[in-house]
Amino acid sequence: MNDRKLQILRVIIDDFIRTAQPVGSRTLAKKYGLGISSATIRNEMADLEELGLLLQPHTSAGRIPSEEGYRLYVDTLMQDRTLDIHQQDLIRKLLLHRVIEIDDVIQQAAAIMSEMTGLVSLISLPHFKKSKLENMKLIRITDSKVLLILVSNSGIVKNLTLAMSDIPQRVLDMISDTLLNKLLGTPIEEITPKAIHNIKQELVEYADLIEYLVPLLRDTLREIDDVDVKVDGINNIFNYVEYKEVEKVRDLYEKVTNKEFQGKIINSRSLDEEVSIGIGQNNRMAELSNCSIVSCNYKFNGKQAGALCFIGPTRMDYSLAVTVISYIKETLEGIFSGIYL
Amino acid sequence: MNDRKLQILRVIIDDFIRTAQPVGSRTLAKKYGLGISSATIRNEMADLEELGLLLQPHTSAGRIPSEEGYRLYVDTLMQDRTLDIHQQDLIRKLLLHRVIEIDDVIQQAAAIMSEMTGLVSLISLPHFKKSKLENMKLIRITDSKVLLILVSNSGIVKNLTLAMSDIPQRVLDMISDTLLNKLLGTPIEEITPKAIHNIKQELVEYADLIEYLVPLLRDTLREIDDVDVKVDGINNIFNYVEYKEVEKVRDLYEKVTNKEFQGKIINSRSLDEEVSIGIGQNNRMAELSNCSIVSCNYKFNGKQAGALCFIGPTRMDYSLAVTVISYIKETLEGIFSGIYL
DNA sequence: CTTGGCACTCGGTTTAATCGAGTGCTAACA
DNA sequence: TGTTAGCACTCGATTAAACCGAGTGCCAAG
Repeated sequence: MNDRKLQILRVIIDDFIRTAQPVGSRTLAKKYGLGISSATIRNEMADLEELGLLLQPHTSAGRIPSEEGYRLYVDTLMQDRTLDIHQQDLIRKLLLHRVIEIDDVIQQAAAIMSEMTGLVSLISLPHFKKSKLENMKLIRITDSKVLLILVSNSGIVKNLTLAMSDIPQRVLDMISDTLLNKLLGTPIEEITPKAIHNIKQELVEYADLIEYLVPLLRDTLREIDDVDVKVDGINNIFNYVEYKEVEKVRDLYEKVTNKEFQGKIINSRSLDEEVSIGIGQNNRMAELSNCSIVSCNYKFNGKQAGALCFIGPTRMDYSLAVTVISYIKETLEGIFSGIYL
Repeated sequence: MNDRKLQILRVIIDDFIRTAQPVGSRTLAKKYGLGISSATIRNEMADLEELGLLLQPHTSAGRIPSEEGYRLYVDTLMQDRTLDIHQQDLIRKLLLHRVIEIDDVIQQAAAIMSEMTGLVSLISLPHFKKSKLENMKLIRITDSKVLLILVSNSGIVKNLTLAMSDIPQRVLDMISDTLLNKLLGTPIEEITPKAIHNIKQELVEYADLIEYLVPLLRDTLREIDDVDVKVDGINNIFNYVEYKEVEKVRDLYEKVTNKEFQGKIINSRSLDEEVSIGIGQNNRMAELSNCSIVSCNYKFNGKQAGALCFIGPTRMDYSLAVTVISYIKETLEGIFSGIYL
C-alpha cells in the first residue's frame, strides 16, 4: 500500500460517485492528470482489487468501489469541505424564520438537508415522553370538548382534545393546577394512571372527576408516538439511478415511510457525538442493503436529545453529506440553546 | 347498437380491469359462456371499435376499452354493488373509534378508502377559513409563548403558538374575550388586521398590545393552509401495473403530494351531490392523463363542506370505487351530524 | 345471421452476430 | 526495478435476424 494507490482509489471513488459508471484505467489516465500511464494504473488497480477495495462487475468492465473501499475513503481519503458563507447564511435564515415551534424548525432542517444533498433525511424530535412536564392546562373549548395542553421542558407543546362535558373551566383549572403542582418535573412517561390516582386525596371533592379523567388521560398519552421523526426528501428516491426498477424504489419507500423503521434507524445510533457513517451491509440496518446511513446526534438542553440522519445509496456524496449534517447539527444546537433555554 | 354488443363491451371491460391485458375474441368466448362463437364476437368487436368504444393496441392484439368505452360502462353497464354487512360494520367501527378530532376521522376515512380499493385517496377537511369563529382563547404556556386556540363552527380546532412575553394571563383573557365577543360568528378569513384594528377602541387601555398582536395574528392566520387535504394510499401507485417505469411513478407521486395540486383536484368539483367520474383526458386535470378521478362532495352542518376523491389508473375498478366512496360519504355525514352538530 | 376455417399481422421472445471499453500479460525501455 | 506501449482476449451491451403465437379479418358454408 502506498500513496499513489490511495490517490488512485480516491480518484476512482470520486469519479464513480459522480458518474455511477465503473471507471477504467484509460479514462482515468486521460481525465485526471496523474502523470502515469494507463498500464501503470491498471497494475495498481489490480492490487487495489486484491486488497478488497475495488470490485470488477465483470472482466471487461472498469472498477467500482467495494464497501471496504468506501470505508477507507470516508475514514482517511475524503476531503473536508465547508459550506460557503452564502449557503451558511441562507440555512441560518431559513431555520430562524419560524423558530417558535420546534416541530417546524426540525421539519425545516430536514427539508434543507434533503434539498442540499438529494438524499432522504430524518430528524427525530427530542423525546417527548422522556422529557419532563413543565406546564399543563385543561381548557374548555366547546360544550363537549376540553383541550389538554402539555408542555415539556424541551419546549414541545402537545395539544390533545378530550371529550368532556359539563365540567366548568373553574373546576378544570383547579384540577390541572393540582395535577401540575404534583407532577411538575416528572418525566411525562411516568404520568401513569397510578400516579394520577395517588393524587386523588388532594382533590377529594373531585374524586369522581379524577376517576373519570384517568382512563381518558391514559388513552390520550398512549397515542403520542414514542419517537417522533420528521422526514423529508422522499421524492429523491426516484432519482437514485441504482434503482431503475419500480420494486426497489417501492421497497425503500415503504421503509422510510414506516414509523417503526424510522424509530429503529434513529435508535440504532450510539450516544457519541461524532458523525457516523454506516456503509452498505454495515449500516446496522440489514434491510437497507445497498444504502448507506450518515447520522449524528444533537443536543438539547445540554443533553443528547435526538439524531439527524441521511439515507441514500452507497454511492452518495459522503463528503457533502457530512458537511451538511454537521452544519445543520451546529445550527440547530445554536438555535436551541439560544432560544429554548 | 344492441344488447349483445353492450354485454360484450361489459365483459371486455370487466376482464381488462382484472387482467390489464388486451382481451381477444377466443379467450372471451371460452372464459365467459356467452353462447356465441369467437367469430361472432370478432364481428361485434369490430363494430364496437368502429363506434369508438374499443381500441386495438396493434392489429394482432386483443381489444382494450377506449375512454369512451369506459364512459359508457360507468354510465350504463356497471353493476351496482353494496358492501357486505361485515365490511360496513368494520368501517363504521374504525371511523367511530376516535371521533373526537375531525382531522383523525378524515385521515382514517382516507386510509380505509385506500385500503379497500388500492387507490390513492384524498379528502378535504371542511374549509377552516370559510367557517365561522366559535371560540378563541389565548393561553400562556411558557414565559415566552402563548397558545392561540381557534375553534370554528365546523368543529375544527387550530392551535397556534405565538411568541409573546410579559403579558399576564389575566390580560390575555381580557383581550381574547373582547375579540371573541366582537368576532363570534365571523368567517375566519375575514379576521383581517383591519377587522381587529377596528376593535381597538373597545380596549383603549390595551391599545399598544393590540397593535402588537395584529401583525402576529396576521402572519399566523396566513400560515393556515387554504385547503387542508388528507391523503392516503400513495404507496399504491407503486402497484399500478401501467406504470412500469420509475419516471411515470415519480410524476404521479409528485402530483399527489403537491399541496397545490391537491387543492386543484378538490376544487375542480362542482357542488352537486352525486359521485362523479372523470375518465382519462376528461378528468378535468389535464396533467393526469391515463388516470381517472372518482369524487363526491360531503356535507357538514347541512352544507357542502369538502370532497372525497379517488385517483387511480383509467383501468380501475370503478364499481368498487363508487361503492366505497358512497359508503364513506354516508358514514362521515352520519358521524358529523350525530356528533359535531 | 352465425360459424368454422384459413391466411395474414405484428409485437414479443429467442438466437446469433457484432461492437467496443476495458483488462491482463509480455517485452522493451529508462 | 518500476514504467509503458502493444496486443490478444473477455464479455456485457447493442443490433439484426429468425421464430412464435395470440389474435384478426374475411370468406364460404350452414
